[in-house]
Amino acid sequence: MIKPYQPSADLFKTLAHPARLAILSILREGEQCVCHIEAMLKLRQAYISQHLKVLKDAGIVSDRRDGWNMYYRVLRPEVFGVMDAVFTAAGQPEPLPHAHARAECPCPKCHPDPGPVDAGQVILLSE
Amino acid sequence: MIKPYQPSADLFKTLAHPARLAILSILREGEQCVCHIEAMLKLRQAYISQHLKVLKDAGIVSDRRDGWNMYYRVLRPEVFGVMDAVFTAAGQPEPLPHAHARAECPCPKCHPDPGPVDAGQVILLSE
DNA sequence: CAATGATATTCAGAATGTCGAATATGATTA
DNA sequence: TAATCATATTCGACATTCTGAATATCATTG
Repeated sequence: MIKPYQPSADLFKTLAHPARLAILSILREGEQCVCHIEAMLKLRQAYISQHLKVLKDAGIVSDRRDGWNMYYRVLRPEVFGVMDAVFTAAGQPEPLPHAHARAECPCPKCHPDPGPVDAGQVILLSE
Repeated sequence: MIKPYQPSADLFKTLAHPARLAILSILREGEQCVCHIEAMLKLRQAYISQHLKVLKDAGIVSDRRDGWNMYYRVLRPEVFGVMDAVFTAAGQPEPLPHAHARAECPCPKCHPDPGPVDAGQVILLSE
């Protein structure tokens, strides 16, 4: 019988897009706003929003508004297990290093340009 | 960037069909002929053949002819890791028990009807 | 309430996937 | 080589997905 495999196949289908994998990979480090994802992936905002909707409809992520921004987070961390397994199977052992933490994020919206940073300068991040 | 995720997304896409998951689940127990899969899943032969082609084109399975029959086997056992992860994530912990070994397989082609089996009867299987 | 910033939705054409029906292929046996 | 068995391929209708363009929504600020 085939029907019992439907839920798993549906989950695979949701994950079967490079943009969605990249988004989840970013969300792996915690809640992020859309503009952050936009800056990281250099994809159009509407495009990202569409993929976020797919992930949300699948129950994989949830959103939360804070002022102007919508913050997305992963609801089902088990998907990371699936992703790790596929990275291994596809011969891509490491999920790809994301060159950043919030501090190094080049997102022009998340970090309104503070000008060039001097060597030795101490930056205090609000947490 | 998104491109590095393409291979993983492609693998997900290949796995994103209940029939293909069911087929792989059967092949997990070792090489099997098409007629066996046909009998187990009660799906049309041409339909199964189409899905086997998808799996073969993806490099997940390989085929081998032996007389009349084509035997399929899994080339990349890592896919089972991916499947197990998705079963867990989809809340389907066990891959579904397959009611069989070759001995109990109801496949009418693999096991040309030997008639009813008496209690206590010893069946010798060629290996 | 008007303007603005962040994000979401709708629309449409192209591309791709699904799956049944019919038919083809290729090995084997008579 | 003709018949048969197991399996593969092709065709076609239909559904779904992808993705860019345009536009809408919604909270915030002035």
